[in-house]
Amino acid sequence: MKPDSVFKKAFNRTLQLLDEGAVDISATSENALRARIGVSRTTVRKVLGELQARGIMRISEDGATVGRNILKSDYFPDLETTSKRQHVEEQFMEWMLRGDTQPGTLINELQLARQFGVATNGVREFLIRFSRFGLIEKKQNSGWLFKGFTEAFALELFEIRVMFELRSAHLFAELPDDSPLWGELADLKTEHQRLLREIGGRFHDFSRLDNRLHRLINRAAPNRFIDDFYDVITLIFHYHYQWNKKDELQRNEAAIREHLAYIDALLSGDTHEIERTCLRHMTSARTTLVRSIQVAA
Amino acid sequence: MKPDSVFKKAFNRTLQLLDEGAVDISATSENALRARIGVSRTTVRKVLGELQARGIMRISEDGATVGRNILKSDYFPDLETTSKRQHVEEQFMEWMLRGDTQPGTLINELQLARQFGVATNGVREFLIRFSRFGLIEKKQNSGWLFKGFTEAFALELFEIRVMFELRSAHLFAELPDDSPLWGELADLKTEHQRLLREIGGRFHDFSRLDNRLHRLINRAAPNRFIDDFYDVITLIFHYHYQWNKKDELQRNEAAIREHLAYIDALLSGDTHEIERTCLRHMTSARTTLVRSIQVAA
DNA sequence: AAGTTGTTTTTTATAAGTAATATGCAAACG
DNA sequence: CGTTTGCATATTACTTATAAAAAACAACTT
Repeated sequence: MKPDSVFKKAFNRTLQLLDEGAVDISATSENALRARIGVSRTTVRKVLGELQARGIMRISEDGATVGRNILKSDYFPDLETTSKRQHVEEQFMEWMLRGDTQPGTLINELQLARQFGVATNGVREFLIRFSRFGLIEKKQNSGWLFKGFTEAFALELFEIRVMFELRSAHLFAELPDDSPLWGELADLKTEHQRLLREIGGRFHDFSRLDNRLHRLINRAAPNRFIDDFYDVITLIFHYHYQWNKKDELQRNEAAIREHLAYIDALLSGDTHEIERTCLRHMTSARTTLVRSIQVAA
Repeated sequence: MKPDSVFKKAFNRTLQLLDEGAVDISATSENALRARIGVSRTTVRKVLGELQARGIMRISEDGATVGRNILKSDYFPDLETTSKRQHVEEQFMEWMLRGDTQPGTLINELQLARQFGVATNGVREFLIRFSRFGLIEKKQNSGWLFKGFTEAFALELFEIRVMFELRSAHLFAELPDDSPLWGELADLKTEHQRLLREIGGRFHDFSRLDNRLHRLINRAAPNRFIDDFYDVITLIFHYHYQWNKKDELQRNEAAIREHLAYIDALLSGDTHEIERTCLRHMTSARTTLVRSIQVAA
């Protein structure tokens, strides 16, 4: 059976839009709402049906009207609005990075499936998807080998990352003056500066900015393999930093400054300076990752 | 139900070993045979059981003896000795590269499953595995988009390949004199020279040599992401060249000469020359791939 | 005509089930 | 005692089944 997490998420999103006054229930067609939420009309209709059933929306001859105010309890819990796939990912990452799973451990699909409360199929699909991250390896007609979230992994990851980043940075510098990416880079600079000023309160926002900067640089000359590789980085950082809170404020503040130097170098077009600032940022990012692995071990 | 392709392959392999006289049935333990074939003892026992049932092997008080000669008809057909997974891969590659599947085509799991004679799950697992090749892309809660085996794909592939190859070649040149890889490189040179002399008869053997050379070079400084990327190259070339026979002899001969120049450069340690010969080989490989894509289109 | 809604058909995301294979344990053998 | 075999159990590689969601079709509005 397929879960109805898509519906529940769409339902919550619709409630939110209604609550914010962003959509007018009497003047919004199914199709418009569909486009807004990014879901099929079938699901939109199910949402509208539920809204009526709960009395939040009422249909009369003149069309739809608001039935009653939206309560907090109308929202489905977050857990029910995400797919099994997402749950498997989160639980696996937790099992791998936070549990004391040792390098060399054999991964058992059946056992993980029971542990995570899903069918073996879901675990298997996840592992196949996850295998490209270089942390696990399939054994023929047997399970998977966990190679370990080790220093070697971090070093290999960064060797590639540095190659790709330098390549993209150089290509970025060669963009024509009228490229819209320059404007985006300038905007990012401003956002970095603002975050630096407000660093105390919202230093968590850094990782989103980090992602945006590096993806912007990659966009100078798109290459699907580089993009895919960046997905690896994103996932690793997402989970790893989520659980590594040590010195987070200082680390992020330092990284923002490195970013700003890097951005300035890009804006200046000075090839040497670009390389220098890029490498400095890469090196410190690598050090941070390696150090946190060592601490965990 | 799980297919018994592992058993059938093991059975065929055992017949072959017996026929070659490589194993002595009366003096080989289950465990020794297991290690030899690379399969579990459970399967080995099934094989031995089948050998007895067919009268190929006989068990008496003194132990096992040969019952009768092995016939060609004793072997299981090849098709039954490979997993469904392998079949799906082959059929999908054929569908993608040989059929006139257009870029932008939406891939339908159900339809492919019916076409290939497997359950949808098998197709899905294959597609997940295949997605890292950069040719397809998942659409949320919908099918997969075939992005096309296009010139853009080939160029992006080769941009990365060149980066990785140059990196590995330089590191290879820096290997200490006593590294065993130097000997392997010298052996490969000899094999290239022999193949060049016998090129008329066995030019198909080139692709295996190609693979060995590049993987050897990567071994100078292993990086799992580079290895994984080389899997992409291997698969693409395997299928693409399997069906692109035009000028195959000339192409392979030229490539062998390029390899020899590249190997000599590596042996000489001349950094400039390494770069030059490496780039020349990469460029011509890229040209070949791009041209064959254009022909197909 | 173009957009809107109602209905039917197709496809996906997941679960459950099953024979083949791998793994683990114990008895028997040398 | 270390190796071989017999047997029981666990795990994998699949197939089949099903509700949710998407897509396609058709009728109905402006």
